[in-house]
Amino acid sequence: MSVQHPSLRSPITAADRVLLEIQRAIVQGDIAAGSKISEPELAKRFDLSRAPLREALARLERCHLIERIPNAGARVVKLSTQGLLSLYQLRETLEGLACRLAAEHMADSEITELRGLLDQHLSTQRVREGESYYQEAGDLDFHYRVILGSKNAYLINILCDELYYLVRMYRVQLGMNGPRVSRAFDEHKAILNAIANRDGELADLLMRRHIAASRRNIEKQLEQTGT
Amino acid sequence: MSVQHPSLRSPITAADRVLLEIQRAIVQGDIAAGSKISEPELAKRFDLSRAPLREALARLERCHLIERIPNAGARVVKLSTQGLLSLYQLRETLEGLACRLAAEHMADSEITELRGLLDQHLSTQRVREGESYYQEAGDLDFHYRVILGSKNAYLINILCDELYYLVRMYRVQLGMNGPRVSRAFDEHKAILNAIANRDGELADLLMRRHIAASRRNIEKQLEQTGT
DNA sequence: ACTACGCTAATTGTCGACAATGTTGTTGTT
DNA sequence: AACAACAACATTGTCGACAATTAGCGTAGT
Repeated sequence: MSVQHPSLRSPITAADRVLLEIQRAIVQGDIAAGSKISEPELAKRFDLSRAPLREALARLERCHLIERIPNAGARVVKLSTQGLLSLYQLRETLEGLACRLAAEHMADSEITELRGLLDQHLSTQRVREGESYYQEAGDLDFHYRVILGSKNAYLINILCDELYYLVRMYRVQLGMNGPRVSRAFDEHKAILNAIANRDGELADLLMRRHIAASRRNIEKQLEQTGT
Repeated sequence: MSVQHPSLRSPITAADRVLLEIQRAIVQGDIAAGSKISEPELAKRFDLSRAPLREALARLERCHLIERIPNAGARVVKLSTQGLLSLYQLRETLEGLACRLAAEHMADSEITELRGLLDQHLSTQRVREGESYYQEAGDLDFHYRVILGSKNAYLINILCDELYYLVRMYRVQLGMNGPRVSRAFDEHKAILNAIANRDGELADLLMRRHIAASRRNIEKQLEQTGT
């Protein structure tokens, strides 16, 4: 059982490359949510055969970006309040577990690196006040490392491979930027401290709160935009 | 977002059929754990082309029964104490969450049905004392229904599609029968009561304990057999 | 006018062959 | 004898075409 998961291996095959492209296109909304996916059309658009394309579609289904019906075709997922709620319910629990395990299993060197990453985020934040891209990338990077620190291959796979892009899709398409930036950094700091103190229970709690807060923030923004 | 997940749809395509066959073969150990998988060989064995076979392999990778390396091939997963620990860590948390959600979202009719199922298990147990097959099927069926009761599509997908067969593989190949049968039924009953009382917190706790006990039971059996 | 049926067209599933990559056995050198 | 480079082989990745199924549409019937 390898801890190194598929997303980290550089794209080797044509299927890998087209997967990354379509993934990005869906997350960014270039391929509209809910729209039907035509295999021949995409094959022509990316200039390859349907074989690697279908391989890519299978993986897109795996990370919940598309839904396939046998003999009927594939559609890009539709975002919904219900779906977002389900997703964040899961993240709360799973990343909480990841934190607890990280507190137990992360090497001291990894913790040191993570602290360095946070410091870097803080200085970046000061300079790039309000620019959401850095915040998002930084936030995801922090979560990413904690998850990897759990050393649980299945957990890593679920969070980093299967749910990661869906989370990004919700964030991007709902236009997450908001004033939650600085508070999120503080929360990250607190989580890291709990991990460094090897206090798994606290780390779990703090992470669950952190994600719950993030969820409420998105929900608020969602009702502002209109249901 | 459909709550009905892929495993429940009847096998339509050739890829679906061969998927079920290979799945069963791997879970049962007919295809040895850790052994290399040859696409041409399997294609010949099941008398179909490599295209649907590769589709099936992609799904087998999704439920962690095989591991693929680009341009190198696929291997059946190797069972390990570490892997079992990781798997049950995850199940503890996830099925705990499923229980909590089930206590919130299950319809009264579903709860009534589930109670009927448990009664049926009890009478079956009295008749078929010690036969592990019924116990396993019944246990999985109970868990299955609770998970479906959570009404969280992502959670259902992960537990029923992605981890389900791996759990079965560990159980089957480690020869789970043991004297835990009657106790498991009592625990199921307690969990159901908590759900019926809409006490999500207790249901969560009881399910986590139930799975932890199951894990310890397997671990014990594992060291008896020899590491 | 609306529904039911059948047909056409497009899409998905499957196939066999070719190209590219890994693997293995051999050979030559140090 | 051990190691490295090479070559032959096997396996995986990709392609284009065909078969099977479905969706859309027009027509006929009530």
